[in-house]
Parts: sequence; C-alpha cells; structure tokens
Amino acid sequence: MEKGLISVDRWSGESQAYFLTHLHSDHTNGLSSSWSKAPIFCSRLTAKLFPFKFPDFNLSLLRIVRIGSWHSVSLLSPSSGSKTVVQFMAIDAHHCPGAVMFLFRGDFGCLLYTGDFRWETTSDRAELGRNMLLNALNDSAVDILYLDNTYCNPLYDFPPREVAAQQVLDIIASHPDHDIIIGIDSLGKEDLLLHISRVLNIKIWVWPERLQTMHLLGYDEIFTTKTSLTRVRAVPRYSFSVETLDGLNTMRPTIGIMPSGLPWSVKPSEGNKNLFGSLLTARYSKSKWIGNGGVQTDEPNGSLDSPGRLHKHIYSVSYSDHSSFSEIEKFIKLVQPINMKGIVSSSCCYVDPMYYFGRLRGVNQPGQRLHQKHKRKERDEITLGTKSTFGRNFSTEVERKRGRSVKVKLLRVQSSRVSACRRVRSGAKIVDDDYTD
DNA sequence: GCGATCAGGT
DNA sequence: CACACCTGATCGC
Repeated sequence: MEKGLISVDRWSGESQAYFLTHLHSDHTNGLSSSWSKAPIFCSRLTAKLFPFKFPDFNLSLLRIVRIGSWHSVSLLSPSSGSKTVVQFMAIDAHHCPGAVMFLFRGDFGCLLYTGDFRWETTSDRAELGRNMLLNALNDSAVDILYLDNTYCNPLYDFPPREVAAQQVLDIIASHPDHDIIIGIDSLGKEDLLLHISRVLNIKIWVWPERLQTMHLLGYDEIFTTKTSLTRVRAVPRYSFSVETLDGLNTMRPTIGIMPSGLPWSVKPSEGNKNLFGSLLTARYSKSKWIGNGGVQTDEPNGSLDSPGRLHKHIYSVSYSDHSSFSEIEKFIKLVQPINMKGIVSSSCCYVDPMYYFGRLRGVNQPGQRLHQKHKRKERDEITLGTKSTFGRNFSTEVERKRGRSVKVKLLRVQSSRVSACRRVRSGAKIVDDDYTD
C-alpha cells in the first residue's frame, strides 16, 4: 500500500515495521496473539512482558531495541519502490516498565514519538534520560514531535512522583490501624509500591496476575497474594470505588488511596452530591500542597479538608505516569521541534500542544516549507497511534441510557464461566480472596 | 463456540 | 474532567 512504511502503537494498517512504545492496552488496540503482519520493535522489558499479555504470540516477530543505541531497518519506500533506510533509537520514557519513546530518522526527516512519557527533572534517572535524548538529538532538528499531551494544560500541575509517594506514605502513616487499598493498573506505579514497602518494611498484596508481572519485573520478595501478611493491598483500579470501600469498612477500618494523574473527584452519584463534579480539594501549587478549603460536606466524621481527601474512606494523590504541564513545557524547550502534534486525541478534550507551546518551537529553521514537505511524507508513510474516544459521543441518548443495571461488586455472584475466569484473572474477586479464605 | 468490535461502565 | 481497562452485547465466522 502507498502509506505503509512504519507504524507506532498502531496496528490496523499495513506497514513494513511496527513499533510498540509500551504495553498499556490503549496502545495495543488491534494487536493480538495471532499477529503476523510484520516484526514489532520494542524494548527488552516490553518483550519480556509481551507473552504475558499475548500468550500465544509468535515471539520470533519481536525485535528488541536496545535503549540508547541507534538501530536501522531497510524497507521499501511505498511511493518509489526503492530501498530506504530508517534509523531509530529507543529512549526511556519513564512511564511504565518497558515504556520508551522512539526517535526516527529517514527520508521523512527526524521524528520523535514520545508515546506516553513522564519528564521529571529531579531524579538521577531523569537526568540520565535527558542526557540520552540530548546525545541522540546531537543538535539535529526534530521535524515533528509527536507528544503525549495528556496533561497539556496549565491546570495540570502536580509534583514529581517522589513527592507524591511521600504524600501516600503520610496518608498511610496517619492511619496506623487501617487496612490500605491502593488502586493500580496492570502495569505501572511499581516504584510507588516499592517505596511504600521499603519505608514501612512491609509486603504488599497484589492480585495473582499482578504478582506474576511483579516476578517478571524481578521483584521476588516484596509482593504477596497472602492477605494475612500485610495491611497494604494494591488492587485493580476498576475494582476501586466508593462502594468497595464502604463494603470493606463493614469488616475492618480501611482507606483507599488512588494514585492518579489528577485529584479529580470521583463520579457524581446519589448520596455524594456535595462532593463531586468539580476540581477538587487539593492541588499541588508552587512547591507545596494546598487544600482549597472551600469544600464543605455533611460528612459526619469531620471535614474532608486534609489534602487529597475525597471521601471518608478515599484519598486521591497526584501520582502520575504522564508529564505535568510544566514538564511538557521543559521537554519542548529541550527538543525545540519544528512542529508538533499531540498523540492523545479525543473529541472533547484534545489540546493541541501548539496552542500553549507553539512559541517554543525551534528557531532558525527553514520554517513552514520544510515542515510541510516532511509532514506530507510522514503522513504518507508513517502511521502513528493516537488515543481517541472519538465516536463514543455520537451514541444517542437512548442508547446511553439503555438497560443499565446496578451492580454490587463486592457480593456479586459469578454469572458465567467466561466472566468468572476474567474476573479471577484480573483480580476483581479481591474481597472473596481476602475474607473467605 | 470463537475472536473482534463496540458501547458503556469503573 | 483523565486514564487504563473491565464487562456484556453483538456480529461474522
């Protein structure tokens, strides 16, 4: 086909080489165990985790890309049919285990695709990442930066993960006799859990599948699936809700901590009316946490004005694996791309990074003409994944309201073999595992 | 009965 | 309001 040279995090078209930045499922839509189109380039750690997500995948199709080295692949130019070489380098994206950015050079120019990334500036690891990127760029211009623009808005202001991790520890320390539930996904936030484990000298419960992942990542002693060994449990985020926490509290005093990009409130719902639906109680500002103090509730146990407190049993901490607005800004200043484009798009929330950062683009560049040329080439030959919820908003009101039944997650009876297997696999049966053994 | 896809949730 | 990902329905095979 005419437009198929390479694809990044995009699996639907016909390309000659495919690149995977990381294994979160919003970047693997369309990828499956039966994949056979062409080789997939990814980091070593992603390759290691790969079979776990895609059990019967033909691993001979994976190409491990060593981080920080240039690699090349020879392909056929879709337009001319002649040989063309694409050079590429993987750079640590500091997002989740195995996550990398890809820097490409070829006839199309120089492209940097960040995938999801966090660009902290305070840690040693961040310093290494910065140096690696600078070495890779080696003063040459990035024609197009494809940017993780998830939090590309000045409202999105949160601390480095080290600081957020301390906030989590503070919350735990202030609840010495509580069980602690932390909501996480299938990959990511391991450093937070390791930090908690180290500081409190305690094991951390995870669901069985997550334990396997932890073992693949090389963490052998820290995590456990035995509830009796610890009061701190990391549970799938989707099983973390007001109802879950209320239910758990009928058995033991328990608080939930949601490490998440932003201290947005939980969903509006009956009985929680005054709490929800707006920007929340605390946010990180100018190097310290402030409570907004304006949230009044009828909470009988006292005010919810401690930082991040969302609900009598739930805290939200801004522990994010995506870059904050100011980090995005620093990154763009460093890269000085000639042009850029957000990879996170949705019909209602897409923020074009050019809106805030257009002025930060590289200077002394030939400008639009060169850019246009590359852009055309890129559009023809490179296929890039974007996250999108576009389309969902077109469903009718009738469809949206159709047939929703209220679920009682804690006590739900397994309704089918297939869904039972799914739940067990994903650890949703947390309460059964915890309290009926 | 199966995987892929979609809508609708947490 | 974001993100990541679960569940159930439906469709094509």
